[in-house]
Amino acid sequence: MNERILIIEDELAMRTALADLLSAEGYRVLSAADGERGLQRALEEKPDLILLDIMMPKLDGFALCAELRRRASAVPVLMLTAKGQVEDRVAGLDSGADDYLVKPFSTEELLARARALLRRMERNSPLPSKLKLGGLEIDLARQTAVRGNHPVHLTAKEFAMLRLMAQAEGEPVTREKFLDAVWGYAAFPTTRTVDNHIASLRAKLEKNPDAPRHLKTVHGVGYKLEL
Amino acid sequence: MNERILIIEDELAMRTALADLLSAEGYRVLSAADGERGLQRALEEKPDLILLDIMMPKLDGFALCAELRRRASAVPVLMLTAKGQVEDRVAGLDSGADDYLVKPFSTEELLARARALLRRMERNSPLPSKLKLGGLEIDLARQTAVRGNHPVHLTAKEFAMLRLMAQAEGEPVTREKFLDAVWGYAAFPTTRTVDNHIASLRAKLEKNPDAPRHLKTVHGVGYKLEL
DNA sequence: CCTCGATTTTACAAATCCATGACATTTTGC
DNA sequence: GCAAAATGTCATGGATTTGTAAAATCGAGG
Repeated sequence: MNERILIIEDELAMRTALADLLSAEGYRVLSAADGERGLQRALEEKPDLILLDIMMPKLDGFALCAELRRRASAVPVLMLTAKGQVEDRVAGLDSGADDYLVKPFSTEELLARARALLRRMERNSPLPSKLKLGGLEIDLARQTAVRGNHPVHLTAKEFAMLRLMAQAEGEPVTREKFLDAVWGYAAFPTTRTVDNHIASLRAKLEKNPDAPRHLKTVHGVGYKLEL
Repeated sequence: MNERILIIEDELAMRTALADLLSAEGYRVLSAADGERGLQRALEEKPDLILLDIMMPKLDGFALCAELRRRASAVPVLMLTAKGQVEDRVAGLDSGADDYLVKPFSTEELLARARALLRRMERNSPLPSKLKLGGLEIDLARQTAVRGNHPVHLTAKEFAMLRLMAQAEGEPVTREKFLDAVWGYAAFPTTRTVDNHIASLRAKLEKNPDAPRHLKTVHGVGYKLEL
């Protein structure tokens, strides 16, 4: 037990906040203030999980992550993307990150994701990065989808929502959680916004959107994904 | 066990309700009726968790929380924000709160968040997430139920009630406890409402609802679940 | 500044769930 | 066994939640 988590983050305040939080949870915390040293520590110390900021001096999060993967390190990486860098998620997931969190995020959300990644690692079951839902093949990392050999266009938010539901492994995701995880808590669209995105997702991936077979609604709770 | 929780809340009714609830759960409860006294007690008594109302005389929740952090207190803070003060979420987490709850909330949710914030080191008994009753398989986490291979539909309230009874591990659950835990303090349905939900649960999960084998009534007390 | 697509809001209809109270039935205490 | 209290049951109106289309807003390019 006592998993070791490496924090790679240049901002001192954020770094110490994360360190305090995680050590209070009983994790062992390592940290690095820039990309180069982060990569070095990651390779030397083989932590169980890396929290990786994107914007950093010397070596940014993408490059670091890509380099890690190139060297065949399988350590799970949770990327921290600032608001406004939302589109960077694509690059982040493409470079081999396992999950991302939009800053600012609630500590509970961070802990939940960290636990999820650690749990997966223990069970040695990789994150789902490709989904097949009713004839539609979805690549979450590359953010592409095809039906047969016709590409289907999904928006960034739609991919993000799908991803969250896929990670929930069939458990319902509340609207609040969608907002927290996909939008970041600093943005507060109406919860009805979530419903609209669900509707457009259904229009795209369900053969019969009126009787959804995969994107189920859980009345009074939220939505869930059934494979 | 026996963690100490400080409630900082100016409304007497809410304060005593929270105090009762938490002490019934076995926590030791401290409380303060305004921000100044709250801050003072927080610093002097070093509680394990603080429940912090935002709107308060003298010193509001944000200021209090920020001051706590400035003085290097790492005590977890769970903010209670009234509905409609959505923007307060931002300020709350910015000022160093760890999580927030939007009023009105169910006690079940409050307790869950509180437990989450109080160190998870004690891997407290993981809640049973799957039940088999009669021929019915119930997945509390996914909120699904199947009999054979026919899905059976249970509502959110029904799942919540089942979950509560499952947690009670065969002990009877009173109607008041149902109302508190499932409905929350802001709703006051008749206790007869509970009976109705029990009835519909029985209709769904008992082979012979007239002679329930799992969802037993304990006359004069409440209901209990027998596996 | 303009345009186009993505996102969010808004409004209303539809689906679903819930609360209530009257009445029937069962249990309890005596 | 009897009366009182507790529980079971059911219909119904109403409240809440969700689906969805259309309008408004936003934002990146041009």
